[in-house]
Amino acid sequence: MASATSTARPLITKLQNYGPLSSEEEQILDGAISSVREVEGGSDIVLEGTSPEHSTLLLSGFSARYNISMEGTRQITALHVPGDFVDLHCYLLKPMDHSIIALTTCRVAMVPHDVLGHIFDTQPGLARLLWLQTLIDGGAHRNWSIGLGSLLAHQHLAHLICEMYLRMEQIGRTENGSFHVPLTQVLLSQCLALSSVHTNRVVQMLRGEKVIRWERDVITITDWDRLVEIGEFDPLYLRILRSKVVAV
Amino acid sequence: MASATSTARPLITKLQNYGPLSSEEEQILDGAISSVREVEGGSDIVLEGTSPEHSTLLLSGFSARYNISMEGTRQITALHVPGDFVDLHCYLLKPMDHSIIALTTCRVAMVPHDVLGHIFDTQPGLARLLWLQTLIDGGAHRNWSIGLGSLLAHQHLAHLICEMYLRMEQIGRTENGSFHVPLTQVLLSQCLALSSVHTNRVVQMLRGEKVIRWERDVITITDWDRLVEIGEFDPLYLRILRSKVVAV
DNA sequence: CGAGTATTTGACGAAGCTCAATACCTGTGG
DNA sequence: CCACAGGTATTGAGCTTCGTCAAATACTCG
Repeated sequence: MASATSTARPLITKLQNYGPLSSEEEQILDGAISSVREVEGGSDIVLEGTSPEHSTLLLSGFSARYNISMEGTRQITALHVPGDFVDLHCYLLKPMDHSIIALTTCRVAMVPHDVLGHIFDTQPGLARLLWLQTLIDGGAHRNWSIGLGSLLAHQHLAHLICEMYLRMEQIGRTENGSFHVPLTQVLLSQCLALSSVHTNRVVQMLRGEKVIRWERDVITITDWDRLVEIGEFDPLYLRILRSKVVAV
Repeated sequence: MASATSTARPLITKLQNYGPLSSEEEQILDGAISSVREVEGGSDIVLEGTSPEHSTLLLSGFSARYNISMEGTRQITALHVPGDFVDLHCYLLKPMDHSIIALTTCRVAMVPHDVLGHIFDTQPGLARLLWLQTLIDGGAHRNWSIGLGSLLAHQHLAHLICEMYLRMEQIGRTENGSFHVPLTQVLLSQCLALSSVHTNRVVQMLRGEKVIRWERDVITITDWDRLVEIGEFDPLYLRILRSKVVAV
């Protein structure tokens, strides 16, 4: 099957979690990609203030949404894994009110907005699935606020690790409770809105409690139940339908 | 014109900010409402964990999205003003991962999900405008995270007041820099993720700086420029196209 | 090996929380 | 009309979490 090796495969696989796709729909998604480019880690995929004429699908690598405050500090508001349509919202929402940075080398696919418009007008099934993705993003954002607002630093870290684990599991990137994280402690501190010093201390706290191991860029969860408890983690907002770890 | 007094008027007015509506589209929106009910202040409009068969349009009054943490504290993640489609996302995102409470007595209109589905399949123009509303919500959520993460308490309060002022202005509910707020300091503290004691202190800080007055349930902004500066407020994320106060 | 980056540690300071008490405000019943 | 109850706002004092500054240690890659 040609579609098994299609460029849009990471997105198709993700969408199929939420509804069946006809092979015609798969072809349409695949045909929607105008080009693929590589972005090196550390550089921006989309810049605040710009009005792109295409949306960006993350094929491989990791990226983050962020804003820079007046004092120059960076607040990350979301992390993205392969299969995420990182700026689908900018189809209707221009100019961008935040930037997206590649955390590692990323392969990204561009989908022109006029093609999205055509899909939207003629393919209500696909349109619904795409809308759903942005709604799930919205839920993730609400949850991000909850973490920032009502969890202590070590709880928030535990929560974030739970979230990343499930999202990595969904795309088949976990192995025996461990997964690859592309985050330095500085970037992590920009997710959690902590100083990097305090971030280091809460990482060590979870290590000391023997809940996680974190070596190099690999996190291993050694006590899932306790991690969930510490982070007050409820996976509903991720809308992941199949998981080995959680019953949904 | 009958449509001038239609039930869906607050929504229609809002949508017209983002694109023209044909009179047929207006009629469709109006006809989408299956019933109108009144919810008394303090009670929930939608409850976490439920899977409503309709979405709720706020016709009058104020409401808030919130989650309750394990310790029982409430984190508010968004405020809603008349014209907001408070749970449009639950058309595709069930069950609800948060609740919505009426802050004051609210008149709300119910729009059945099967009607939304029909609109979505047959009215791409309307569908796009509705999608856009959920995308704007998403941007508001990102901004809420930024406020929680990277602003000091008094800055965050200033930011929230700026936001509410512009949203109230958009629906014609401001007068000489003042507007009605349905928030007690306890509720405000649940927006800002502060204790009510500290919330009181930052309210007094802004009063002391003569940037705002806040008497009973009326806020008067006496120094807009300084309030914007303190809150590091950039209104782009609200996607308000006309305002007397800000140039967009 | 050396330079640059990431992590770790300590000491001290600031922002915000908790507890507790007091004042205020509004509606209710006697 | 007054007393009272229940919520709301305000204030003070001591404490916790987290931030800042500064330095030291590890790790990575050429």
